[in-house]
Order: sequence, then structure tokens, then C-alpha cells
Amino acid sequence: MKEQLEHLVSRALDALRAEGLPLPENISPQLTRAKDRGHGDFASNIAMQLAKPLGMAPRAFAERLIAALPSASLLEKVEIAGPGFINLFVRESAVFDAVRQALDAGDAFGHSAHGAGRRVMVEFVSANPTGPLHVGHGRGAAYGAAVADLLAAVGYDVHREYYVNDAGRQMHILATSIWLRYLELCGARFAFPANGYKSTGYVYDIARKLRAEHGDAYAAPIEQVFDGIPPDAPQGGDMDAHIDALIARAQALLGDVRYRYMFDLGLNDIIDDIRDDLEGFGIRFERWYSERGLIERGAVNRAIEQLRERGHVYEQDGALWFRSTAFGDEKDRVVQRANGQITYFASDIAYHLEKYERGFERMIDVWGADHHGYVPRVKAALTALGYDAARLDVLLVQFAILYRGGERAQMSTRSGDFVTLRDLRAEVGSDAARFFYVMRKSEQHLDFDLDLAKSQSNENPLYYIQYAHARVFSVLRQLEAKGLNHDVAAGEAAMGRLELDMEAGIARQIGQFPELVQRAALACEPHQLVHYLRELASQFHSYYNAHQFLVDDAELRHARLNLIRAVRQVIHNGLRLLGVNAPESM
RNA sequence: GUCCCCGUAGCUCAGCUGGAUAGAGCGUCCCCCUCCUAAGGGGAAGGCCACUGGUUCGAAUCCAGUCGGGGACACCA
Repeated sequence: MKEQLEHLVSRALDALRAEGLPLPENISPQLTRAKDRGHGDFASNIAMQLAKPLGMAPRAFAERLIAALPSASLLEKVEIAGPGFINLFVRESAVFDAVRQALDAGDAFGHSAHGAGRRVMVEFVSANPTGPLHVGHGRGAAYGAAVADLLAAVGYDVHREYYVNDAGRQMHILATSIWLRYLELCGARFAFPANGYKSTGYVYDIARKLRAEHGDAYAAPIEQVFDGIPPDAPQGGDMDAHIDALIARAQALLGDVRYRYMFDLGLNDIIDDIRDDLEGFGIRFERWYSERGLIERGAVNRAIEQLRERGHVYEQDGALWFRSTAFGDEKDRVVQRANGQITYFASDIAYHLEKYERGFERMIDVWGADHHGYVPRVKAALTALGYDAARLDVLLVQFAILYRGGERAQMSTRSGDFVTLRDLRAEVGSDAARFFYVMRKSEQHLDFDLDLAKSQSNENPLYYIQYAHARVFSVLRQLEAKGLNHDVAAGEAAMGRLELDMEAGIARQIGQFPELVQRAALACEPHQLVHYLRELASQFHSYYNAHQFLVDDAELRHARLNLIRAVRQVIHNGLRLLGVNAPESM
């Protein structure tokens, strides 16, 4: 509807141009939804914008524009108001077209072809596979999934990807932690490294699995394990030196084959757990992209070589540096350490380079806000490699803080007793978790009220919305019980019977859904959907409370049931974009 | 110190590319079930949109600065 009206205004502008008015070429109608009903449905401020360059009074220009407006059945009337606003009033019958459109389109209502099949990659979660997902990852997961689904809904060819950091030092620390727990299970006693993965849960589980498969075949005398290892932090040493030495020792004592087996056992176990967790959260990826695979097929070295060929790397203190300051970064960054290991940054350059090479027109990365400092260097690298860094958008997600009973819930990552995403889902359910995670703007801190998320009351916005949905089903169940029928075609024919202001208001809200989905998608702001759905649910509850739908007047009944069925469809579609279920009863 | 985010009603937050009297929810105070789930609805009170300048016909929105809150600044990932 908005597009149709904008088209009308464009034609009026063309007509004025033909009359000789020197209108700027790049001017576009830019209609906005009027906030106040007295201002019609849509408003244009174009007269005020053009008044100055044209040297005309805004209202005078507005009059000429209105005179040039082609006639259309869509429009009831057009008014000039205030300093020069042009207010467009849509004919009531056109307002109710939205009801028919929603019912006809069904699950596809709100979808569009705006993206025209352009390929976009959304990379999100990408948590290190060193342990289960915690509640911080949950928000990135819920947000990334909603952004991806929104973009898909407006016609993009969306590819969801999880980048698996399965090659870094943290993974070696995990493997070594597993080994040490395994040695404990074999009877050894020693102080566990301060920097190791101390969880008594999943690390032991993996160690137990190793022992179940191989008995004591991976064991070594404990004196041999710790012989010559530099002291740990609690003993006055350096915890990094300590753990690194233990990693080297594990590799030396186990040999490549056994070490790799143990490493992969831990990796696969955790990845399986994460995948299962996310699937339970309603999130699937088209691809799990391995960092190790990237390295093994030489992609990282190739990326570094490309930087070198372009003259953007240099050696200093034995390390290889990328001159990112030449592209706006604060300081140069190491891509290969003095010990020969490539940095996480280097593989990330390679990964993003491949994203471009794989032909994505647009790339979206969802990162934790604590990584914001990382953005300039990645973009610098892509620019240095000759790519347009503007095609990459990094969306930052702030942490969520859990509250229980008004108190901040503990989620210490120390000693492994963190609150996992799995715990959260078990406590409040996946629907509430998905919904609450995206309720706020992503770059804003989120206060996640666990009690509220669980409460089955009108205070809980999710229940409020789901209840509206369930109520429609309840009405339809009553319909049968009362021996009445609902004829959709008859309802369409009788739309004129919907004379209440609130009925027109609901229809207008429904009509806005496609615009809203598009706006939320392009802005990557699923929270807009939350607010929209709350408003729609509110309108529905008021209507429900004030009027009967199952009336004997068949025409009126059919029309009203069409309207509330359209409401149900929109709530269903909206919640689905957020990954939330719309129940038939509560 | 540099950079990023935030500062709107008692609380939690919306406010679309700057627009016409600043919006919700919760909380508080009234009121509404012989009627499709009261898991709901109606109403009231409550705001120098942190502050100061600037741009503009017009600023909560854009720019600069100040104050306040949070976060990031590794040859870690």
C-alpha cells in the first residue's frame, strides 16, 4: 500500500516537472505512517523539503502537488496540514484489503522479494568448541537466527554459518585438560593447572569416554608428566608457561596419533553438544566452517601471501605483522607469531577472504560487543586485499544479565559452574529464551528477568502475545461447539460490516506487517517485531473484550472471524520469524 | 589515555531515513466477568527526552563539547 501511494506521489512529481518546475532529480516521495489518525494514514513532508530550493511557500507547493496527483481508488482524500504536511487518507475499504491479503498469503504474508535472491551470509554464534554454550552465546544465537530469518523473509538467499575455532591454543588447552582429568581417573593426584578447563562436568565426561574406549592406554607416570614443567601461577610461576609446557608434554608422551585422537574426541563431543543445543533452540546452520580445515588446505598461508604480495606485511622481532594502521587501525597486528604459529587474526582474515571469494554479496557477522575493537583490523585486512569492506557488517551484541528474584544471577565462568544455555532453556523454555533475547535492541545491555520469562501472566509479553493467538483458536473451537459456521468468502464480501474504529485499527496494523518485516530485516532489528506484535495483541485483546465474534448475524460473524483469523496469521508469522511457537491453546 | 555502546515516566524500554500535543509494559490508584479462557479489558496519575552550544522552516532524533554508567584496547581466542 505504501509503495502504491509513493508511486502516486512520484507520478505527481513527474507531472510537475513536466510543467516546468525545477525539481531535483534524486527526490523520492518518502511517505511515513502518520502517528495520529487525524493526520490520515500516511504523511509526506516533501513540500517542506522542497520549499526552500524552489523558493515557494510549502503550502503553495503542496497544493500544486495535490492537484497533480493522479486519481486513485485507494485514496479517500488528501489534506494539507500544519506547516505543509500532505496527509493522505486511505479509503476504508482499502484498509480492509489487508485482511484478505493476510488470509490469502497465509504463512507467506509479510514476506517479500525485496532481496531479489541476493546472497548474504550470516555468521553467528561461532563460540569456541571448548565447552557448552553459555547464556552469553544464547543472545548472539537468538539474534543472529532472527536476523537471518528476517532477511530470508524479505527475499535474500541467506546462508547461515558457524565458524568453528577448532585449531587454536584454547583447543590444545582443552585437550590437555581432558588428558589430565583422564590421568586423575587412572588414579593420579596432582594440582590441576590454573589455566586449564576445570569444569568437573563435561571435561570429566569426555575423559571418562576416553577411558571407556582405551582403558589406561593413554596414561603416563605422573612424575614423567610434570617432570621439568615450569611452576603454575599459584606456585609463583606463570600459568601460560605452565599450561603450554603441559600441552607439549601431552603431545610428546602420547605421540601425534593418540594426541590427535584425544583432541578430536573432545572437539567432536563438544561440537555435537553445541549442535544439539542449538537445534533444540530452533537454530540450524547451512554450514559449520572449520578453522582447521582452512589452515590445512593452506588458505591462511595464501591469505598472508596475498598481503605480502601487496606489500602490507613486514617482519619485526621475529614475528610477521600486517600493517593495518595503513587502513585506519590503531596499531599494526601480528599475523604470525615469533614461534611460527599463525594468529587467530590470520585465520580470520583467510576466512573472510574466502567469504568474498565464495561470492556473497553481503556478509553479516554477529559478535559479542567485547570484540568491537576487532572490527577495524578485519576490515583493514579486507581492504588491503582489495575488497570492499563495506559489504561486511559486524553486528555487536551486548551481554545479557540474568536476574532471578530481583537479584543478579551468578554466571561465573570460573571453575566451570557457569549457567549454560541448556540450563536457561530448561528453566524458562526455548520460546521464552528466544523471545527475551531479542526483545531489546542488540547493542543494548539486556536485563533478562528469569522470573518474568517463566511467569504465565499478562506481565510476560510473550505470554500476552501467545495468548492472543490461542484465543483465536479458542473462538474457532467455540464456533463448532455452538454449531455455527465460518465462511471466509462470505466474510470478504461482508468486510463493509466492520464499522468499528478498533476493527479498522486492527486492519491497519495487519496492513503494516509487510513494511514492518522489511524494516526490521534491513535494519537487522528483530526487536521491532516484538513491539509490533505486542501492539497487535493489545488491539486484539481490547476487541475481544469489548465485542462478541460468534454472533447470530452471519455476515457480521464471517467478517469478524476473517479479521481475527488474519490477526492469528500475523502473530503466527511474526513469532515464527523470532523462532517462537504460536500455541493453539495455553 | 584512545575507541565503542548507553543516558527518554518510580522501574524496564520503544520512538522507523529529523517532523505536527513524547509512547508502551510493569508498578501505583479507581473500575469491568449471567457473555468466545479475567493468562483479559477500561480509566487516572506520572516526563526541562542527562547538560550546554550548533546545524535546520522544525531536533529526543544530526554535529561538537561536558557530566554520568557500561565495555574494549595481546606475538589470547
